[in-house]
Amino acid sequence: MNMDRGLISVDRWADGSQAYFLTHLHADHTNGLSSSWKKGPLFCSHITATIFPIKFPNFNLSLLRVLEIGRWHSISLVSPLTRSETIVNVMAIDAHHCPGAVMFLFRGDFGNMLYTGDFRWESNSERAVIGRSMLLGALKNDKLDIIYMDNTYCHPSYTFPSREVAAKEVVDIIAAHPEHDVVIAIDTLGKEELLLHIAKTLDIKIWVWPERLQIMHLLGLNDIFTTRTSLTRVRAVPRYSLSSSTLEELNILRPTIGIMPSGLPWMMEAYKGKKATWLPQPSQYSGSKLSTKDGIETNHSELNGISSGPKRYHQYIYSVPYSDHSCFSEIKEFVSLLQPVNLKGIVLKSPLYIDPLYHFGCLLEAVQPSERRQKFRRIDSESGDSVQTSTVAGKGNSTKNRIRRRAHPGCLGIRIRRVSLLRRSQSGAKIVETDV
DNA sequence: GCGATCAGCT
DNA sequence: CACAGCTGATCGC
Repeated sequence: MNMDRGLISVDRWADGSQAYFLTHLHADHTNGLSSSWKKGPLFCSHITATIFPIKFPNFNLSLLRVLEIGRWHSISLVSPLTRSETIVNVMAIDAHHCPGAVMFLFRGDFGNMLYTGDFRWESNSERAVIGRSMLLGALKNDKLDIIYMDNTYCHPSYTFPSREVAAKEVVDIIAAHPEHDVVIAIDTLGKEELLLHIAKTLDIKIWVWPERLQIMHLLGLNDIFTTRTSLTRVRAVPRYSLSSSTLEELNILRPTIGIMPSGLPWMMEAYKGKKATWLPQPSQYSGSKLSTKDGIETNHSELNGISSGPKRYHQYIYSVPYSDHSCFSEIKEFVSLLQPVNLKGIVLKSPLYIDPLYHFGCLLEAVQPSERRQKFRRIDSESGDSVQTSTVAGKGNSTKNRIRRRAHPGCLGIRIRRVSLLRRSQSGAKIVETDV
């Protein structure tokens, strides 16, 4: 521990680093950050800096450093090893996740490192094309030593269409219920483009709660959203407030449907078995043909995917596969494009969690394992478990270890069973130099 | 009273 | 189980 003095932290807010980086303002990336936090300079995108005071009132804004997207920035730090000045170069790149979300590409004595944060890689969207050329242009012919990657849906069973296609499905559902009120579940940040598409296509305003309207205004969205319910039949509501019971109560007053836009299906309550009356039923929308980026017509509802087309899980609730995270094929495309020397997931807990190396090890740059750079180590909080070894005292089991060691065969399409692993301690990374 | 952590819920 | 939260309880300072 005392040998390792920190250089930089990404989405981690503990002591010991000289520069801190925030990918985006979702709560699972700001654990440990607070209004009184002042451990060092905090680098983020312009949009994140704009919204920041809403999330952390009274924060000392002089700590914020805005990184222009697509431009290299030089940061002078002190090398923990030589105690002399060392330069870290960083570029922020649009992550297409939620407003302000960026990836960070780092360049330093430690090599080239990409920390994606949460991201969606829709290769056919214009923004993704820009991001792709930005990444490749920044790397030139250099190799990427490591990617810390959003592995939320890093399993072949996660298939869903582009957000553009999913947004059309939402519009279809609303248009098919012309006499209904509609409530759409959203979080404090994200899915704005879905709401804009609905508003534009159906020529209606959308109600949001007052705090959310403030965020919309900070994002420059001033005309579409309202806090007056009388102006529209479509309301965006906090996700935790949309449930079977709230929909049943709303339907006493007016006919109302709920829409859950998510890469995961809306079936939490079904799992809990509270009520048996809402077995998943194919709706009139579930058989729609969806076009993949390969141009192949795929009926998503027939794939074994957990999330395919829209589904009605409840008398009043539709689940639509609108996701701000990449699906499995997009993650695969991303890794194939960049072919890093090493690859680690940043989400440690998920029902289908598997080390990304299991699926993508064969896509990495061919380097002998002994040559793999050991400069990067991810230190996972006080529990002391690192992603590399993933040994957790008292929690280890042979299944986990066997699967983890057999990283490469996954590329052959071998199915492995579900493994629940670590608790999600956090999802950030701390970079230390540990050269011998 | 404040921050951190956790349980429970959606 | 979960996407990304919210609320409330508890503990230490």
